[in-house]
Amino acid sequence: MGQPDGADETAHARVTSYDVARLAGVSQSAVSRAFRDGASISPDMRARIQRAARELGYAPSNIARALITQRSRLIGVVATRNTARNNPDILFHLGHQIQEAGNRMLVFTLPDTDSGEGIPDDLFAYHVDGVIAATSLPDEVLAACARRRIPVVLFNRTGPAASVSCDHATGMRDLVSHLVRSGTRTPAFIAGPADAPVSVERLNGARDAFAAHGIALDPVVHSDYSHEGGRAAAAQLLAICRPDTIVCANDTMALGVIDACRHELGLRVPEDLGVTGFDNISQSAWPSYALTTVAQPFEQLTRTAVRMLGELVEGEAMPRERRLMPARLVVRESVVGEGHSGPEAIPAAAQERNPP
Amino acid sequence: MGQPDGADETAHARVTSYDVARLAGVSQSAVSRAFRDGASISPDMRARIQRAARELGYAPSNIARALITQRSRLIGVVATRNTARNNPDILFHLGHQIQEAGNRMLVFTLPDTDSGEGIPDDLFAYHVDGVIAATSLPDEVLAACARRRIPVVLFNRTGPAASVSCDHATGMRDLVSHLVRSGTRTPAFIAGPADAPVSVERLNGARDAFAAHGIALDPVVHSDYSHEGGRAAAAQLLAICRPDTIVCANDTMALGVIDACRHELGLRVPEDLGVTGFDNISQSAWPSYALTTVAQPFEQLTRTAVRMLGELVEGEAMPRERRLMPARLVVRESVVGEGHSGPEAIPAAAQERNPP
DNA sequence: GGCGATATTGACTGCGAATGCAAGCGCGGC
DNA sequence: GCCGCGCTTGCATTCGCAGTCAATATCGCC
Repeated sequence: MGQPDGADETAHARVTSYDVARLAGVSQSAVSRAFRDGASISPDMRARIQRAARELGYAPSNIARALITQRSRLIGVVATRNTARNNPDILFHLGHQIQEAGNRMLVFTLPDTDSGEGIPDDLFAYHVDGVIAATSLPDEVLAACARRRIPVVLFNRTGPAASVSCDHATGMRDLVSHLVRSGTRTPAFIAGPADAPVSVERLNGARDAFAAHGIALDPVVHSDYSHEGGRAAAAQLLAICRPDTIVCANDTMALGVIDACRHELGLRVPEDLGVTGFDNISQSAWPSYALTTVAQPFEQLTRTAVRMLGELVEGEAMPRERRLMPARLVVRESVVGEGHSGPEAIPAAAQERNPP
Repeated sequence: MGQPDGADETAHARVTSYDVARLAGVSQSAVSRAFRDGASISPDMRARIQRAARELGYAPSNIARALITQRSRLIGVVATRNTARNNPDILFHLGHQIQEAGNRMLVFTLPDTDSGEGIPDDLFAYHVDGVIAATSLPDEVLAACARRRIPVVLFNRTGPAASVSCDHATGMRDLVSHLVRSGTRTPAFIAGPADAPVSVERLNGARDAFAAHGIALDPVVHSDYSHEGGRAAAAQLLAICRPDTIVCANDTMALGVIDACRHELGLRVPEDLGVTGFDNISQSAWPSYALTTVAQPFEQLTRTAVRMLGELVEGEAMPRERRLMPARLVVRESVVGEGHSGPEAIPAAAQERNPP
């Protein structure tokens, strides 16, 4: 321990490659090469340098490295609060998988109202190698990224950039098929915010799927993706009509609907009213709800997004590729089963593999 | 691509301060000063430069800036999956407040099993100005940060570093007082993982508080903070004894306990058995559960952590300051009320300000 | 034993911005 | 009218590392 060295240098600001070089008796270039895979360096020199580096606690600076290589190994992830709330796993999975690829996740959180205009400057300031957008980015922002050659992958939305999405429409179709087989004839819909692309896809998917069966989806009310929003929408909706099933644009609202029915409106679910969601959040599996829903393959989605972005950074992928990942119907007990009624419906496993 | 080079330079890799300087007819230093508050520069020169910068879409590089100023404006946040799952708002709030202070959040996600040994090198590689640890970091990691003069704020745990925590023990004491007043005499406890500091604090807090009333907390079983874990622990526990109240170390397990009671064990909550949680997650307020719990002031906690870290970075705060923020009892209907019984217990507002 | 080929190594420059220093400028006071 | 002061501005240097180029060491082969 201690630096007997020249004067009293105990508080050296930062250990640099020069420090390691001096200790190991080699040049700075050698130290640099010792930390770069595939660099031209002999095994024993590398070993010697790494021993010295360990002694000093040296780690190469990604900042300096970024400056010279033009690769920061930083991935910008843009998300709103809703992203974090609606499925906390998304951020975790993204972070984890970005790390596995040897990069780091730089999070840009937007208030739900902010459109993200101010984002790009910050993105550029940190030289992010790529961006994953889990919220809608204005086209100008995407254009600015394109101009800077910063690849962008949109997550669960489309736009003038590559994207990875869950196939909400097909998922909705599977769900609707199940509902129609189970007897649904007068469905209503509780959508998310009118400007949320995911909600729009799910709504259109449901409307089209019901239409294919000659059934109208009506009424459609908009809410805000929250439990309280679902509760309020249910109260509003059930005050004016009596659908046999309420299809919700996400699970959280569906759970709110169920709570409203049971605790405020005196309706039984599923006997008096079927309720479905979308997302398969963990709460939906809880026995108090047993929500029939559609699962997004989050891990697969995030993994694909990260991989695709990596390929774009390396210049290996098409810049506008659109990937759709299949959703999966999860049948539980919040709608009456086919030809059955009540909670003892067909077990989930028997349903999940049905062709549409 | 092809580099027509020479003439056609539309695709300049990156806009630098030199480009702006050339366009504005000034020196690079001037450009630098135009983007630094308080720098010595005349108003009209700054205006001219900013006009040129806007024209070119220039933003100063934080990477280069970090190299010379030794300030990256990056805050490392270390979290596990549990952090993300148990309260998704933590990450969002942290990110948001870090941004408000003009910094960015660099997320280090650990698998729940990883102890974080590999973290420090990455932390140093990115020159983070400070670290917020929402998971337990090994002492060697903290020591390594201290050696590098990287301030660390521990979130909801203590250790050889500054910390911001919720006062779990006092919160538990308030909860226990409420329980005892409500008639609890034979409480049991479902703890989190035995090595989770937060769980230990809550367990000890509960045990001490009951002991002060001459009541033994027994049995105590350990689980994993999950809904399923709570369900299983309840089944296990109720197979061997019949407590009048089950106190859980977090809300998620408490909700699992309630579901187990109602859907598997044929017990009514709160009539046959009281159940309490800790955290006040959003689901606890849902009418299906109406969980009596203790709220952590998350926004306040994260705000304090970010502020304290900022002060440490600026050298203004004490390096080992420990801040405790008060928890707040939230009385709902998962335990029978004082002198009452059943769901029509005393409204929450009447309870929340009682002295212990 | 000599030659070229190959593998290592070191000196040096530059990534993009910040900043100490000195020069330039305008202005007031004598 | 000249000197000096304060405000701006430009020059040159620096942060830590990667990669280019040239120099040297090592080796195989004839």
